[in-house]
Amino acid sequence: MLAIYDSLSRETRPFAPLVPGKVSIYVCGQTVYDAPHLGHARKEIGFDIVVRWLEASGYDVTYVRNITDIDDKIIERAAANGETIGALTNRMIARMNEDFAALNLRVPDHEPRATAYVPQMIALVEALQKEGLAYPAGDVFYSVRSFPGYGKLSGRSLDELRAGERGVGHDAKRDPLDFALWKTGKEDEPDEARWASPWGEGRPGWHLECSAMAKALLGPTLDIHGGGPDLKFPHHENEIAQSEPANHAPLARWWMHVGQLEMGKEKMSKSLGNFVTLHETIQLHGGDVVRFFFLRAHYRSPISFSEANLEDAGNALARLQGAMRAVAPEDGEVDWNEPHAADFRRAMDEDFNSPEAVAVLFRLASEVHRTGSPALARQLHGLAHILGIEREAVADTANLSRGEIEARIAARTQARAARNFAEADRIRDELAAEGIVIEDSAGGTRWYVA
RNA sequence: GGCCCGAUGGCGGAGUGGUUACGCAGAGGACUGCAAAUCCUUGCACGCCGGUUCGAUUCCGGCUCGGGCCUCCA
Repeated sequence: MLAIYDSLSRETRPFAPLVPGKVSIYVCGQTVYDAPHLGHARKEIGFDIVVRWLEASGYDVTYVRNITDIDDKIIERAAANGETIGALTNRMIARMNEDFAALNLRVPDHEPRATAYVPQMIALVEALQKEGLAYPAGDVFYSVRSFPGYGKLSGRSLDELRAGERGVGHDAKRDPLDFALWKTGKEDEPDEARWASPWGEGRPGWHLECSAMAKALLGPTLDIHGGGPDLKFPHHENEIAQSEPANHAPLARWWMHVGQLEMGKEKMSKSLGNFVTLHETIQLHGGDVVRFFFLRAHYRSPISFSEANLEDAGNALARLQGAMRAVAPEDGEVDWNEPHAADFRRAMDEDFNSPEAVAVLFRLASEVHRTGSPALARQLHGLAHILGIEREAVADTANLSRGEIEARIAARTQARAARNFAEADRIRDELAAEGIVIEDSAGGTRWYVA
């Protein structure tokens, strides 16, 4: 029985979707003004595992991850680069897709772009005006004092939030915590950044986008709403403030937030400038290692990034994938009655305890090596597949066919039998140059593509 | 200042009121022409002080230290 921690109620509750058998999940995605960094990968892999496990558990999942393609930073960056907003955002989306594919992320069912949902956003502001929660004052603002539930997600009262406030008010706001629902365009901004609205030409506020897209694609109440740890306040708090009074329904049954990624002892973030791009880390260590690096820790725990930790993860993953090499089943049918699989399920059902699930995989790998059991190898492969760390299908190398490789190995075996080790090693080196690794064992010589 | 979270062996990282997490790295051994892989053995732990308990790393209180949020940020 799956139980999920809800960061609004701060408790782990047995999971039950609104519609039996179907799960709707909305995760806040990228603002595409720059390439993803490792913190984004942390969040993506966290929710990737959520979706994969829900699907493995038999749920029909609709996974939505938005793309914010209009925003102050995008406008600034495009202007600085001397390119159009569309050119910048398309370029960044392409880079994001490339990196995410390397991480073996499940592709969302919908990836709405904010710019495609402006009419819905305008309608939402109008609804909030009717509820007395929005007021125009140059921009259109949300009146936080008018919504009694404000602060419930972050667990703070308005006064507590105000206590630490650091100046820089906006004169027109009724309360310093009021936030923009609709931003009136400035004269020097391009047409690409302006839409007609009852309040004049302009663009939607960031928080508004998610509220509108989530409702348009998944309805007023989501089973799961997820995002990065730093979105809890104010972004998700504001989403609640917008959606719940407008829809007269709770926005999400479960709120999920991943733990943060740290550089040394600090949070990795754009604003601190201490981020590492996802792309360079994938280049250096491989997408599967990056994925495994995150799976070794629980999704809600903070994780420290370091090259040493990545290398460590790479060594560990090599052991698992080595065990999967023994048998290469086409697809991993898992026998859930088998004890390892049952342990795996128990771990994942406890709020997606991937470290525990990975430990099960290691125990299984040892069994596979000890016993050589094809059935256990299949289990290992099948369970690893759920976590997205299965070994990739081994293709023949470009230069040598399978037959040629095996012929050379046979020649080497003969040379070894004749104790002509110079020749045997020459053949081994020759194959290694083609990326083929040879392992001798009691049962004969095995090879694989590195 | 307010709100919140964490503190586990060399490193990463689960978990539990009383039995091995798991992995990496290290040490010893087996196998091997060598290499690689694998197997076996092995050392290393629960921040500090109190309390509850027959017994606490695991529950309660205090403390110290670290981190996050309160401002755009996954």
